[in-house]
This record gives sequence, structure tokens and C-alpha cells, in this order.
Amino acid sequence: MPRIGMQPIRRKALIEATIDEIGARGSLDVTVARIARRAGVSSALAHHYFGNKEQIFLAAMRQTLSEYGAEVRAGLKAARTPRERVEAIVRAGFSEGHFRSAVLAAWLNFYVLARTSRQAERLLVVYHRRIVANLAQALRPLAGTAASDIAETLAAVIDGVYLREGLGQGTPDGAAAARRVLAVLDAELTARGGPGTQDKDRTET
Amino acid sequence: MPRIGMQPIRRKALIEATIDEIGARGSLDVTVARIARRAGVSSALAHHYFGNKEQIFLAAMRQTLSEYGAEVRAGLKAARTPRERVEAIVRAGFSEGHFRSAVLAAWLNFYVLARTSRQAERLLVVYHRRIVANLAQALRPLAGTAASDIAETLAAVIDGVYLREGLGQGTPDGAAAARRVLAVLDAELTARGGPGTQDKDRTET
DNA sequence: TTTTCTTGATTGACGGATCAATAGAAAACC
DNA sequence: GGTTTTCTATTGATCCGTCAATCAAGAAAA
Repeated sequence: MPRIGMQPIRRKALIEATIDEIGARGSLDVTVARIARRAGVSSALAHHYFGNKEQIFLAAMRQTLSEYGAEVRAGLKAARTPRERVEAIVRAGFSEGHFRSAVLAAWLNFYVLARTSRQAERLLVVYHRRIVANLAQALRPLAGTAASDIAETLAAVIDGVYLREGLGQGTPDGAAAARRVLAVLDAELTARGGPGTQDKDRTET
Repeated sequence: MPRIGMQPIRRKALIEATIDEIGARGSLDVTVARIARRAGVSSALAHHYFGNKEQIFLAAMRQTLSEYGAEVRAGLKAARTPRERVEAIVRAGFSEGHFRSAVLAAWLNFYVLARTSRQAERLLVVYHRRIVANLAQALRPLAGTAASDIAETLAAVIDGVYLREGLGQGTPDGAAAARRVLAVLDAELTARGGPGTQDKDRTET
């Protein structure tokens, strides 16, 4: 019984089902049929709305990135000091919403996809640029001309910790992961600015 | 024209072809037939020697890890100071042999595989443990009780920088990558030990 | 003659994509 | 107000391709 205006609802459901399905399986054998079944529709409908499989993946990834971006913006809005701004960006990467097995799997899939799909590659580059730019801007008051360099490093640390913590067995610990990244930040600031010049609130352990 | 003693030769060729093929394509559509063709044999022979596709991948990954291990060991043997030991471990990760597009693709594939295959997961855990242990051991004279923690961080930084630098367009710059990782090391040592307490031979630029 | 090496041919399964067809909603027309 | 047309939504069936894996057989060495 076709009610009209289903398109956005179906698209949303399919996107969500895509991420869930990628998380449920290892991401190798994610079929359109399975995604569709999880969303409660036929595979034909998935093709009807997205065209092909790659577009489904891309849509799912855009959704993930957009949610991440929203979290970053929300965190930045609440932050008062430069330091808090950096922390907000870092913490967003390890929040409940994104530091999950399913999302990690989606990221891996995305990385792989980016090696063959122009669109995926562009999307990835945009994400990379944006996070570095955000970090650099937040870091400028703290690190001056070194901000860009530290931002680049922090971005890499975030990715590395995300990957390692997420791939290790056991539930990923977002708080610990964020702590580790921020410890690197503290070390960089201390080392470059001389001890006692900058931050005072180093997180222990 | 079957000559005897072909087994090790074929296996080696197939393993090499696997990595090359993964690198050539994006790693999504790597088929046994393609690997076999690249190695100059039939797909049936690949199955004959490896049993199934997963075993081919695992063998390729073991090979990659073993080469990496050899490079680390060679570097460690040549190193005289603790600092040089750490540098050797870091540099091995960004050497000509491993910091290539093809190997990066193989790693991604491996990560994905590790989410579904027990054997791959075990292999990955072993690699993770080993690199952290190596780093911690080398760091102990430099950082004392903080060695383990710094080692964990450095391992994550290596992974993150590897991924970012490798995925970005353009030829990956191993030297720059290693420099970035070592900069984190310096920062950590300076911050924890107080400036001037530990290292003196910071690599410039 | 047995063992090792090798492949072409085949199979069974699966997956992405397409298509024709159905069912209701809305709009247009009389 | 009723009828026809048009649109959206939706699916089952199906096509075409691919791929991992198997098999039977051949060719050379031992």
C-alpha cells in the first residue's frame, strides 16, 4: 500500500541498515539484498532509490561523516577556551556515536572504497582536510605557528588510536582513547613551549 | 613440463602476486584467478597449493609481517644506543619495502579480514603485541616506567601516520612520516623527563 | 609405475542489476 | 462526483556475470 513521501524514509532506513549490516558482518560480504532485508524492503527498491551499490555505501558514509561533523560543531559551541576546543574535536571522534564496532567497520570499508572510487576519495580528502583545519584553528592560540604541524600529528594520532583501540578485542574504551590522544597534545605543547609555559592541567596516566 | 621442487617457487610467486594484485586493484575485487594469472599459473594450481582463498591471503600477510620483522631485526642489530633502537623500529615501518601503496592496500585488506577470520585476528594481535613489546623494551632506558605507555602511543602514531600518509594522494613520503612519529617521541620524552634530562640528539627538521 | 606438477573444463552458488507488473494516491478531466 | 490518467511505491522473478572450488586427465620426473 504505497503511501507517498516514502522516499526519505526509505533512504534513511537503508542508510542505517547499511551501517548496521557492515558492522554485523565483517564488511566483506555485505550484499544489497541483506541491507534491503534489514531495512524491511526488497533489494529492487534499494536500487530504485540509490542506483547502485556504491551509491548506497557513499550515502551511508556521508551520513556518518555528517553526524560526526555535527558532534564536532556541538562540542565546539560549548567550548570556552582554546584547550576545550581541541578537546571537543578529539572527544567527538571517540564518542558513543562513532567509536563503535559497526562504524569502525564502515570506516575500513570506506578506506578501501576510496582506493577505487573517485567520489569516495574526494569525500575522504574533504574529511581529512576539515579535521586538520579544525584542529589547527583551535590550536593557534595555544601553539602559534606550530599549530598546523601539531594539528597534522594529532589527526594522525586520532586515526591510529581509533584503529588500534577499535580493532583490539574487547569493548573499545573511548575515554581512554581520548586521554591518550590528549596526552600527546600535552606533550607536544610542553615540549615546544617549554615546561610551565602553557597548559597546567595535564591529564594523568 | 613439470619439474619437481616447484612447490616453494609457486607458493612464493603466488604470495608476491597476491600483494601486487591487491595493490593494483583496490583490494575489493581480488580474485584467485587474477592472482594466479599474475603469477603465471592457473587458478587451480593456486587452490592446489593453498587450499582456499583465505589461506592465500594469510600467507601473503605472514610474508609481509615476516619481512617487516626482518627489517626491524636488522635495524636493531645495527643500533648502538637505545634511541637508535627506537628509531630503527619506527623507520622500519616506513621503509621502501613496506611504505608502498600495494602494501597499504594489503594491510587494509588484512584489517578487514581480521574481523571475520580467527587466524587473521590472531596474526594481527601477535603483530600488535610484538611491535609494542619491541618499542617498550627499547624505550625502557629512556623512559623507565613510562616506557610501556609511550610504546602504546607510538604504535598508534605509527599506524595513524602510515594510514594518513599512505591514503593521501601523491607518493607517500617515508622519511617525513618517520620524522613525524619521532617528533612525538621527542615531545613525550621531553615532557615526561623534563627538558634536558634525557635525549640530546634530537633529529633536526 | 608411482608421484609430482599442472591445467582446461566444469560446477554450484551467489550477487548486482533490471524489468514487468501490481497497488494505491493524487491529479486532471468531464 | 465520478472517471480516467498519471504518478509513486514496491516487489518477485530473472538475467547475466563472476568466482571459488572441484575434478579428471595429461605430462614429466623418479
